[in-house]
Amino acid sequence: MTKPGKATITDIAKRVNMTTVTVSRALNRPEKVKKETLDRILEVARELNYVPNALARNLKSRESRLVGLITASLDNPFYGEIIKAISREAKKRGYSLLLFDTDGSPELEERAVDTLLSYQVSGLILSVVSDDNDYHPAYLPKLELARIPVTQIDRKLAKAPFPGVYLENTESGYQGARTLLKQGHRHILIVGGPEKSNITISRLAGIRRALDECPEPTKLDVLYGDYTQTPAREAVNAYLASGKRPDAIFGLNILIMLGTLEAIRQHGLSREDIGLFSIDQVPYADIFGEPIPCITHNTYQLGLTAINMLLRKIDDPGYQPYDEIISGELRL
Amino acid sequence: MTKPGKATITDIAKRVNMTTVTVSRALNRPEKVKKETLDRILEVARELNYVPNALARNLKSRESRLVGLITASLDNPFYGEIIKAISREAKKRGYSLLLFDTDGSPELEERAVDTLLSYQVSGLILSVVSDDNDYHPAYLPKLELARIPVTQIDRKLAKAPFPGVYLENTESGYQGARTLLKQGHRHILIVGGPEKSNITISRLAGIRRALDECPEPTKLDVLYGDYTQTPAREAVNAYLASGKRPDAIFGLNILIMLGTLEAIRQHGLSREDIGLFSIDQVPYADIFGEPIPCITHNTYQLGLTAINMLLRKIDDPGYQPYDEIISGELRL
DNA sequence: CTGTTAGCGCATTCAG
DNA sequence: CTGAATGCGCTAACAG
Repeated sequence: MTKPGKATITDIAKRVNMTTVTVSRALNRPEKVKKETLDRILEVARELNYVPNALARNLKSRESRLVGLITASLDNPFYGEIIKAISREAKKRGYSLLLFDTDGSPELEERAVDTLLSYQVSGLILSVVSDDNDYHPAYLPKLELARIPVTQIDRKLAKAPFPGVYLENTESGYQGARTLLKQGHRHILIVGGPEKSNITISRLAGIRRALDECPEPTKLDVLYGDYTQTPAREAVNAYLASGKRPDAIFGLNILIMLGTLEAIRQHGLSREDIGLFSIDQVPYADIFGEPIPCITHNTYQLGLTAINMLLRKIDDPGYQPYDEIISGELRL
Repeated sequence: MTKPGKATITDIAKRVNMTTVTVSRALNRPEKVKKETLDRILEVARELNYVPNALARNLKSRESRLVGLITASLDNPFYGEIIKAISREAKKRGYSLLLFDTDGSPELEERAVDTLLSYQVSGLILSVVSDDNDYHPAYLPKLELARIPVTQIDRKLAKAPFPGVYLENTESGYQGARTLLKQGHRHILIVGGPEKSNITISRLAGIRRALDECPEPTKLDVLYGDYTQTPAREAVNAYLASGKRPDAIFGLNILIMLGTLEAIRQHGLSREDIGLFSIDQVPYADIFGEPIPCITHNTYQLGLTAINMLLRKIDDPGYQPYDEIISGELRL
């Protein structure tokens, strides 16, 4: 009955003995078409299982109703709510989501940007593989020239002109360290991300400030990693294997804290032996009756802020967004 | 320097005094263009920050290099690895991912299908909001007529002609129940999904078979829900509040088990008081030293199988995929 | 209310 | 090796 390929407005036009223009009108501005014609066209459209071709429409209108999302790892629990928020809000506003997981690879990140640009995305949310000061992705000039709205998330590119939504890192470090000090811990092990990551640097700065304020002598050890679980576990394992025993361990993100917990277990240490603190809440810890003191962030809000910033800038190119900071909340 | 809009092959053509045809060739079949011309074109292309317009290209070629993914909830941990696998493999094969979260809403699911069709996706991976026998989405005929490859995941549509990758549900139920019986539990509470969900029905069938095989008298209670955490928690809470005390609780998926754990805690019950079993592994349980016996599935493999099935069918329309079953593994 | 013309950016004939 | 012509599906002007 139906043609092999998909039906186009041309097919409909033929069937109703009209031109494509009228069909197009009927579909987009129903009020500008005579009722009978309209009905007839809609009827045939449904008969033919007509689905508008977004590619053609977008080619013409020069906007794709597509939003790109680039993230360094889809399965990082930190991003769960963020993606959910972005997806929901984008959909609500008529945008679809083109998703890229760079797996932490700068090459894939570059390819993702290229691909997104080629699809003429209306805007792009970017959480970059690295926030080191010396990470200068080659695609940056290209992205700027593309003149499409870009919103960064969590990790801030050293010198990119794009606004973003970030966490309150220094303060979180400060609060975390204070909490541990207040609990009486004096020898603290920090397990962080890359040494040159600005997030890690900021959090450490906050931590150091808290220690400086402490009247008693304190000791700080720092382990660097890459914000993922396995390296964190291995680093802590090695540290503990060397016989060192801090009073407390402060993991700078969820995955790091998970790796840390693994290491602690492997060394037969219990939660009573060692204080813990993490930035962002380890999922389900409460459910297992092992709540870990932490700074939580409303990540859904973060995602929402980012997508709203982006969509607003898409709607109004004159809008000049500024960075937004999501502040954390101490959770003991 | 550069024009406001993005550069097109026409811009490049003008700059090098050639036609778009040659430019297009240079970009796609470099070997069919004189070396000098080629170099010149590539040089100008880079100067102009040229990015091919995928919309135009795809409109012409009638294929989008886009794969759609529809899932009922992005933040369900069960889907984490699945999405990762799909994303990775798709990217590797030159496809990009258009992602939709239906939030459990049939309406959003229908809209997602429409949108995906309009973007001329090359194929579509579908995890439907409901696998009840009487869920017959209105979009089904449309989707069939679209003649694009579709692969289902986890939840199987009652009568849709699309192949899929599913879990071994009856067997998992059987193994789970046997495990609990072997541990001496005789009064078992099942917390499942919707009463009419085929997955729940199959798992229950396996469970009942195990109980039937038990020589001693057993008791089975069943609570239905919707595969998410809150309803599960509330159902179990109400159940426990009524004073009933099963020997063990068998949660039919991760979120259900999490809700169950919450309820147990709220009632001051400990892990010693009650046996537990879940289908799919509750994330991080081991890390918290509270491993929960379960049937695990290699969900990465599931995702990989699904995307490979899809891509193969895209490449070879003659290929007739059959359903694949991912079997579980008992983990005590 | 409906049609004509034209073009979005690209790539595929078919000639030269 | 390069170009002229054509059309993918859709829609904005501008008629009529």
